[in-house]
Amino acid sequence: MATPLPSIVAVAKKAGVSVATASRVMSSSTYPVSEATREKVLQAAQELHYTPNSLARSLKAQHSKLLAVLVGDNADPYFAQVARGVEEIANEHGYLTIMCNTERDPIRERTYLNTLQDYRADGIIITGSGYNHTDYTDDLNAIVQKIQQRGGAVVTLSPHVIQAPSIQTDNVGGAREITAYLLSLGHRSIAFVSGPEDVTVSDQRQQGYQQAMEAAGIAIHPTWLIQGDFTQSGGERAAYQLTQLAERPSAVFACNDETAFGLMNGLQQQGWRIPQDISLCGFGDLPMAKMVVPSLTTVHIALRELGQKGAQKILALLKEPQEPTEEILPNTIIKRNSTIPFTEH
Amino acid sequence: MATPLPSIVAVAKKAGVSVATASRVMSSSTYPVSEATREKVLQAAQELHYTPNSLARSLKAQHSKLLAVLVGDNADPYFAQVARGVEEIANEHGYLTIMCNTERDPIRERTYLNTLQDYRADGIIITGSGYNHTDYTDDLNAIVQKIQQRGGAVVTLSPHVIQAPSIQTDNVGGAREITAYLLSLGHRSIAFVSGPEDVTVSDQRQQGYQQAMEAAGIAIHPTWLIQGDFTQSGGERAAYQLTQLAERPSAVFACNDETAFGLMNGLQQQGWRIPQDISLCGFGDLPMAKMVVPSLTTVHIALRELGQKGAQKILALLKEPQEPTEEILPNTIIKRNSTIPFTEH
DNA sequence: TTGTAGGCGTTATCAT
DNA sequence: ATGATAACGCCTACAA
Repeated sequence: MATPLPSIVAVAKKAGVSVATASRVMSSSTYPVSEATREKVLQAAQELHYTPNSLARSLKAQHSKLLAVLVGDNADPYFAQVARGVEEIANEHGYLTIMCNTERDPIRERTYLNTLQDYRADGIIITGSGYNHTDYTDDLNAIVQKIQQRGGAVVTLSPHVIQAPSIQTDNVGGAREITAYLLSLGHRSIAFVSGPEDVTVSDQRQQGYQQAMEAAGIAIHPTWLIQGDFTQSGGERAAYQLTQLAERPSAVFACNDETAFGLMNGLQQQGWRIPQDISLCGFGDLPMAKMVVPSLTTVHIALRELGQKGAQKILALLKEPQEPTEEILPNTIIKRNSTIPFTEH
Repeated sequence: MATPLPSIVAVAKKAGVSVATASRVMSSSTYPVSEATREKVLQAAQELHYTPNSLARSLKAQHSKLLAVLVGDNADPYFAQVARGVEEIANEHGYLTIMCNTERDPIRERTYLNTLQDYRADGIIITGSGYNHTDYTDDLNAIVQKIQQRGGAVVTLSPHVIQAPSIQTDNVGGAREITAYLLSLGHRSIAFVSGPEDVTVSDQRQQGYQQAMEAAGIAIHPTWLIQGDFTQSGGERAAYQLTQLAERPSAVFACNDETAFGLMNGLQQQGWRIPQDISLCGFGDLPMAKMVVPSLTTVHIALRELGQKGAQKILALLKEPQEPTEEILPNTIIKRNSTIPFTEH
């Protein structure tokens, strides 16, 4: 049933040459081979439907041409875009892309990292930020170090306990700017809905929010800080909390778009009109952001580009290892219809 | 700089045993090894931070534990969900998932299939339907055959020129049902916006639409058939065409949700109200479908489950090859607010 | 229970 | 220009 593929030995035999010669023409090495023999080998390979075995090649060459991307969930539009960018560059350069869903679980991250090490993946891109602190910090860094030692490259695309070269969007800056935008519209009571506790990106965006508020000389009322979890249902729960407040804020800043969508749904179901009753903005600018009604004011992140840059960084690292660097990419505020100037009512 | 990882030889040496013994304990084979030596080996492996080389293991074992999923675009929510299901099952069973974006281009499909063959991928799941006919049909089937011959498994999750076991959602039936639903609401002039020309899923859904119309004894006016391309912007162009018609249909059925979203945008921008001026429905039930305003009536496909079933099928095929089968999964109509009963006006 | 040796498919080194 | 051979890291008959 399962008939094994012909090896280069078969090709050599059929062409009447040595395996060395056959290998030289098949691997398109620069080694000189006479035109006549080259033809013979090519011919034989053709007839045999020869397919080089990348596994064997990788074993010998000590690199796999395998590139992995660790994401929280590849079905989340945020990660999907990033992964797309990674695959694009990987494919252009003859690398295969392995997709790993970690669900932000450090244990799953560790398991995948180990497996990837087993497969001798040349590069690993980690996104889907981790927590500020976890019991697995040392574990994770140990395995990353081993990967780097054997010549593999690791890059993170979001703040993470893992110490590796990193490329990130400007979370603090973006949050600061969009908060400043709300302030410029006259809002002074601005709520913030965070992500899961201790998740680094959420914390960074909260910092930006706080910086802007502080700069405007506004004390943040404790009730303005609401916990979410990056999901729509988390946003809906936050909406409920908002509506229970004695004094309603005039604006809310959700730390990511999904949360904002949940807020939008939840608030509207409670009879609040957006933006008339409350202005709303998010962070990320998912494709959905311009489809919802009202369209969402948010911080645009060039997600696909982020993935591309990550992959390019890996490729560069593979060529010549360099000191860990951190690159911060700018982002831009997209003003849409979910925010309007503050009015008394 | 790049220091190679210790091999099993190093472990054996350190433990003072033969490589065979070391291998036996590391590969957790059933072969009997005394408890004492097992300990020694484990100890040595631990100290050396030994990591088995999956590449070498795969080469020897003649299977890679690599599973690939070919999609049109992993950032498309439709494919993203399917891929998620695949990765889930793959991971559970110790397989790694390779993500391949084909952009529905047969040439890219072919290239990826070849590369995957080179890597001796154990299983390949193809989704992102192909065209009804392409110059590459033979090419594609030839390589698929080779993959199967060497023991690899291939499964398609949408109609495709590639001949392989297949699991699909009921495109014809779903389209027939949702069209029947529109008819039951009293609509008689129903437009259909297709996907790209010659793409099989689109054709199947059009068939379902035609069947329902025929069963209702309604002749389809040529102007009701509008060409789209599965994208939002295609939907917007279709919207423009619709508004140019002398007699406006009272309902439109878009062959996928993305197209429906585009129609929604486009029509609303032309001042048409949905569903008052025209009822609208889609196919797929993407997460966005319930977020847009009005929420979209559509055919729900269990996308993630489709991916899971595809992966499970691969696993089954790997255990024991069987004759190509075609499994059709049912889907259900989700009635939301983008459709209302027909009224004169 | 343990060890020896050959082979999985390539490529690179060293001869010829 | 071509060929023989070792080696990449692992597993598994086959022996002991």
